[in-house]
Amino acid sequence: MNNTFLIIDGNSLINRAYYAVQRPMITKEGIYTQGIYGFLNMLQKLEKEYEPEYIAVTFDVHAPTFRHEKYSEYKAGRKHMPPELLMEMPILKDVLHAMNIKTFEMAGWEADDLIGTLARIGEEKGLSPLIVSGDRDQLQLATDTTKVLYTKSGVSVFELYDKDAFFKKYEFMPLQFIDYKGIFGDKSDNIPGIPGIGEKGAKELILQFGSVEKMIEHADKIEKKGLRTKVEDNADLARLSKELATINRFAPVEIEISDVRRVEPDYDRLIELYKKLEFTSFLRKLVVPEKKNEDFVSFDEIEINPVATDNLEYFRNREVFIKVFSDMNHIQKPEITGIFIMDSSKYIYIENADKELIDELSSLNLKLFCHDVKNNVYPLVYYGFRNYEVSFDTVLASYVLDPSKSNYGLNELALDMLHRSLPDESSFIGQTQITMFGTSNEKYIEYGILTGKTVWQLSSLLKNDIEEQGLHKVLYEIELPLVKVLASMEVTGIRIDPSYLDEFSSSIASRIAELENSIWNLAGEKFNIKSTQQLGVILFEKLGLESGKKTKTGYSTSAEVLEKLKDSHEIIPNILEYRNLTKLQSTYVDGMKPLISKDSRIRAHFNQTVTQTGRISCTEPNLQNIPIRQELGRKLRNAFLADDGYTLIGADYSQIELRVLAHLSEDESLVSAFNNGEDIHKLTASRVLGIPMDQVTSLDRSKAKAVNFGVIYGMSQFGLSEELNIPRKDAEEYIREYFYKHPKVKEYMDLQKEFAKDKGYSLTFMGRKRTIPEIKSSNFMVRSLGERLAMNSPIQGSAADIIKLAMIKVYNELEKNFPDSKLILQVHDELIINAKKDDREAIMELLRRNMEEAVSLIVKLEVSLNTADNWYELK
DNA sequence: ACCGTCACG
DNA sequence: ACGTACGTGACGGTA
Repeated sequence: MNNTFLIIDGNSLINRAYYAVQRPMITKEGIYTQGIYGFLNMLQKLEKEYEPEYIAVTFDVHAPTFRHEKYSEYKAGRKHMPPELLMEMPILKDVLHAMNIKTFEMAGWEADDLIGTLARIGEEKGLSPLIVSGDRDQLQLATDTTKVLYTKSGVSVFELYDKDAFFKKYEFMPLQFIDYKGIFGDKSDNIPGIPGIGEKGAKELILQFGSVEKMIEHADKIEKKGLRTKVEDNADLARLSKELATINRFAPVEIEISDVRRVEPDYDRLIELYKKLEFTSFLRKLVVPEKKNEDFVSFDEIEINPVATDNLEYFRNREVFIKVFSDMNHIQKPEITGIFIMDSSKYIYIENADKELIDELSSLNLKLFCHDVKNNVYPLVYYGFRNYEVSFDTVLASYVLDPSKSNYGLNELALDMLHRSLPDESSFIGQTQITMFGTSNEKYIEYGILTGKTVWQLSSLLKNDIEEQGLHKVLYEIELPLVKVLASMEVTGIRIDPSYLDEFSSSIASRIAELENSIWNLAGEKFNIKSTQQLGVILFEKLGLESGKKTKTGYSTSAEVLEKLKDSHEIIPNILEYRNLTKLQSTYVDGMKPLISKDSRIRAHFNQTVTQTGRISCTEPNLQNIPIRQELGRKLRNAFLADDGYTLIGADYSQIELRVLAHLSEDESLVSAFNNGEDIHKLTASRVLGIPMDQVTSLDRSKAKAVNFGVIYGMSQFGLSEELNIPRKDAEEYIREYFYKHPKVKEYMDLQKEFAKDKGYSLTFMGRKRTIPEIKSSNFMVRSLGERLAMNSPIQGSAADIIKLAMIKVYNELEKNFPDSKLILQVHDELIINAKKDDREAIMELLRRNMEEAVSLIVKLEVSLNTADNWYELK
């Protein structure tokens, strides 16, 4: 039987914890958490190490009250906490209470006294008290049964003292520690002691007399004269000091042993607190026993009792959970280990997924749901899987519910919604993968069933949330049908000419070397040009150029700054060109080459759960930022080819975001401009600058273009003045004029801000949400950002909705009528198709129709089309 | 892991 | 008075 009674000095431990955690921890809501975090870490270590059966935590009452009021002046200096930490105290107590750990605090009594009293009571009840504190005072409490764990420094260095250990170190008894302090004092505790007597002298006196009282009584026996007079002169001070140092073991604490017995936490409350405090690591460790959680329907109670089947036909037309075990490789051919399929009563595990089997799967007309359908079906689609529907996806549901999350893992979701932890896939399966008879399927099946049931449960909760939050259309009309489109785009990939990349690379390599040398020559020394730090020193210290903007870490060397210095030193244009070329080299040549498959194709990832606004993002490589604005970089597009017998067709929306703005704001002048096919930037120039249409210069037009961008981004005078390099007042004038001429736009923007401020989120016209906590911030900068987000997100997001709807339509019609021609890229407002040459005209018509008619707005949508054999020529 | 920079819409 | 335009991803350098 382990009788350990852990008594924690709460104030002391949280203080230690607070200073041990190096960087400040603060939640989204602005709650400081580092003290609590460190405290809980220590608590967990202690629980693991000592497995205490009883736990109590003591605290000082915050309003300073002392056991002896008249001595309070001596104690006034201690226990100061920074306000951030002070604010953590009540939360820590909440957490402890959620853990069902009893805390003790009492006005008029210090934590020391409570600890002493608890230890005494513990001993009397036959327990083995273990006091944890960073305060040496507590060492006096060590006895034969009571031990003191002194946290020496930080959160991990402990010293354990019982009576013997104490004696070994100090050569006197723990209780004599108070006599020692009576003489030596304790500066950190404002206990004076006897002035002029140090550690050695105090120890000597204790060893000679045993106590302060006896020392005073027999002061004449002190041999050293100096020491004797000090004792004689300060007898009262010594008595007082001893009293101050003495821990009272008889505070009026009433406890029953059952109060402090370790019991299970209040899981709901604890989970709620951990979430609020953003303690994901603790949340992860917290595994709720199934029966304890009322919200949680135990797996065993669910009406699925999956039975294996060897008959694939059983699943025809059914809605099934699918889990594909594969390496998810986009560069080499994906390898499929196995496919797990399950409905509410039966499952099948397919080990040898050959071509024939994939064809059979295709014929079944399955309606799939799982956690991340796209990644699961990718390998199947790669080997020819077709003809399926996506009925639900827990990742996508979570994303539309809250696009701000960075992680949509099944485990995170299960923890968050079911308060349940899942085993990690690789460790679950990895251990027993190989048996003496070969590969075992059991673990895959077991894991399939486990994740299937989890997804099943999550789905029902998520579906509720989706309906409640008005996200039905976004999920079921956009994101779910889009999965097939993206999976197909990823599998199809785009053909690359690697030799073109090589030629491009060698064509700029010598120039890079030349520039490097010339920069070093002009600088007068070799240095790393790519280091902004070193470059800053060279330019602004050694060469004495005028530093413009600064960054957090030093001088800014951005192109914007360098551009202004272009004429002041020959080195600058060299650096700009060097930057330009090395960017192309490292990102677009060196970065791209390892991502090319053996069949000369690149298969990027089109991510559906990354952006806050609803856009798609693209990685490995990012094909959405291939250079186009400068000629040299644009040449890289020559490496992207149509297949033999095919042609690329590019279809891009013209001014989609401004058209969306026109639709949403219903501003008459914008609407009529678009519906009459006018040049919107030119028109804006004319209206804002007050120039007749036929006198608008190209400079005027480009200014107006910046104003139009500004409107979409949530216009600020500063942003516009920076963009146009004009004084802020001029920018302000443009903005005022714009809103004066477009009152409905002004009205719309104000409404968006109000809405977001009121509801905490913004909406696209399909009902897609983006939460905007920034808009309620008390910080001006953050709040302003929030306002710009409130104005921009509905526009960017609605445009994203539209092109996604168009993609679905285009995909479906292509699949039906031109199955060999494929959608291969999306770049926010444009689609690129690898189209069979013979079907070029028909597909162009298909694209225009589906894109322009993707949705019905009060303004026309216009699409421009181009075709070419490579991406460069597609202009 | 974070910053600065720069490529795209 | 605050000190920035909106949304992404990849790279190299730095701590």
